[in-house]
Amino acid sequence: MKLSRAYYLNGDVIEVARDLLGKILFTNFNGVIKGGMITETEAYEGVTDGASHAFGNRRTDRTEVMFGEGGRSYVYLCYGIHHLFNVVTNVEGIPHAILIRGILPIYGKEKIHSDTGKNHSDYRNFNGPGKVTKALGIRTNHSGYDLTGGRIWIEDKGIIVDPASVIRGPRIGVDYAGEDAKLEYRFRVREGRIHQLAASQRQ
DNA sequence: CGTACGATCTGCT
DNA sequence: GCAGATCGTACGA
Repeated sequence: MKLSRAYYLNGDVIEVARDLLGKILFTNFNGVIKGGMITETEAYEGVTDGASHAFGNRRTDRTEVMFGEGGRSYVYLCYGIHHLFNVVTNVEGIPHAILIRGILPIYGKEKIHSDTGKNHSDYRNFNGPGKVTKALGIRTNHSGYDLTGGRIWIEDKGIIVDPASVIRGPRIGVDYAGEDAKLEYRFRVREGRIHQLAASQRQ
């Protein structure tokens, strides 16, 4: 079942980041459907989060989508090379975002493997936000897409990620954020559980 | 207009 | 463990 608009209109971005584990992120570009189970996320909490691009109510052409209605994509270029994909959640214009940091390819695996140019095994987990977008073909020009549409969306396939399978810790690469760098807004599925959880899904 | 740098990844040591 | 890749964005002059 595709996640509806209401799912993204949630003011508790930490809770949503945790809940997205086990959901399936899909893309459909040029008629090619790819999808993978979300295995790692990070929450970026509104204008008070020193690690967020929206910190201090900074509104620019790039960040504007975060201030809009929840349920859209926010994609930006990092280090001049990597396209990083975020889910915008939102109530009353508070710019929450969730960075998708890892997926396990499930749908269109062969296409994902050929497009990434690597001889990944079918069971390779794409851990790292730059790898996720490369696997699914997401680029910065896909920022602002409606996640209730047919190009990028997320589905709940009934995978339940139990609390014992989740590791929570501080976010990666945000040392510049001072005290906020210590916030435990990163969630990931234990390596050993990723496979079992995806086993019920078929390609 | 000039410039510094980043929510990273890879390959080499 | 560490440096290099590589460029849009943000911000100050």
